[in-house]
Amino acid sequence: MSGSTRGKAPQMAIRRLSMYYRTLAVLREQGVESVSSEHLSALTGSTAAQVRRDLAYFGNFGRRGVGYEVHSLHTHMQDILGIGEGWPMALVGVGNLGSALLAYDGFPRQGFRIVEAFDSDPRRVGTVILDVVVKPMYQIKETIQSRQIVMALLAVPAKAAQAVTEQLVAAGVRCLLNFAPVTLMVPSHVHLASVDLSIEVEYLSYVLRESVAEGDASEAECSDVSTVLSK
Amino acid sequence: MSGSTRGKAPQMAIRRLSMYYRTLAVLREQGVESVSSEHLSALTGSTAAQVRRDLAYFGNFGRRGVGYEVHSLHTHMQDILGIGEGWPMALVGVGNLGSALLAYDGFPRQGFRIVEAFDSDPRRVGTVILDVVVKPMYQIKETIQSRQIVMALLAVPAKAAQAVTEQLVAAGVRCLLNFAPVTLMVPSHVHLASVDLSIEVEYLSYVLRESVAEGDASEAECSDVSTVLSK
DNA sequence: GGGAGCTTGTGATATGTTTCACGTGGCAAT
DNA sequence: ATTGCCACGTGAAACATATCACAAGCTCCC
Repeated sequence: MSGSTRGKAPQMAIRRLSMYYRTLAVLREQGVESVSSEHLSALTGSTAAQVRRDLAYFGNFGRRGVGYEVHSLHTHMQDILGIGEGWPMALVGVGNLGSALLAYDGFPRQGFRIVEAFDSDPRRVGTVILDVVVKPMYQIKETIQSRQIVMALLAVPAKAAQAVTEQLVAAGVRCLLNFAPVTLMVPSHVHLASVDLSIEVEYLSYVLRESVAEGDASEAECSDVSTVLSK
Repeated sequence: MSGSTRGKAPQMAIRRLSMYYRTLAVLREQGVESVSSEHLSALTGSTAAQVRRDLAYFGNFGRRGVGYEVHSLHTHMQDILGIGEGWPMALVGVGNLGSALLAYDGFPRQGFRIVEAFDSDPRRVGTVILDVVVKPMYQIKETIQSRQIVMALLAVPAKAAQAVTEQLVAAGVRCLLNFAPVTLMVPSHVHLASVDLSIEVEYLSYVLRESVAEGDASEAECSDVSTVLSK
């Protein structure tokens, strides 16, 4: 019962934890047993100080003068992020993107699994994709409640997104990952994250335009790290 | 030459601009001619003050006492974000996700178009998806240079991502949107954004776990807006 | 056991972003 | 004109986040 829980971690810190977690998995596979904040920062495009601060939000996982024990830290991150709880997920919208999500191997590898899929198109209902049977929309509530699903992925057209969201919320879903390019309204007890491809592309378009406008004298081949998460 | 360019806009402000831009498109279609910061904030899950501040980074687009003229503001946002330049994009990796990106209608609707696609799998090379012929990897440099492509989407497996990135950078690409769950190293003159599904899901997993752990006394049905962009 | 060398954890500091609050300009109606 | 109201733009305050710098703790070796 050490007195940790120092203040709340910034949202961005949580996202960086995911990167640390993934990097630790790689190190573990490579047989690396110990890692320093310096080393971990180099691998994730962060800074050593930031790594230490991020980890310190949740506890004292390292040993001074030594570093962090890879296996132990990996396990701690897993606990913190709630990975391994094996949250079952539902997918709504089995179009191009939805199908890609069903096939995405990153989810099962991290302990998340899409166990139910729904679509409004009668031609898709009944088809089976990687062991998942596509069900009609009207079965959402019953299925989600009986299987106690709390997370859902939303891959429907923008126009349908809000209506489907309300169905999912009514069915008891607590977390939503939205891929439709719209602003969703959800009750405050429902958590929402959005992946918006247009926003990402437009952001790049902006910085491109800006960098072209400003003096474009950079030719140095300096290898540097930059991610949407860093800085 | 009005004296705007007040300081630099935060990265998040740019991303919110995309949301304003999209919302304005909807308002324009609906025939709405004027919009207030209050109204726009309600539609995008922001606050009125934030909308005003975000817009003020780039100029004085509104009229006091009145609000913003929808059509004019929409056009300004388009210019700021560099939409309409018709940046041609290249896609590398035509698997499940890559195919979904090719079919994603949000890109052409915003003026971005995938004009070239590459894959290392001989079985996919030569296939045609929505008018785009899948080319082999060794043609990346030649094709990108001759077509002067500056933006690329990376939808390859994590293991191949860094190597492909280096090919793209060598070919002259200036912007990269990465979908592989890895930290990429790029020269500092190359702009990088990442869409990482694992991070998003793990973030939700974290907040879910946290909200379950803490007093879960929220039952109020208050409709509230929350997005990854707000707050 | 004690000193050298390393790396964490964390106050203090600096930087960046959001929110507040109000002056300014604009419209409409009397 | 004048009055009343409205909504933007923005300095200043509040807040959040990242960085710095160093004391504390660990290991090794003599």
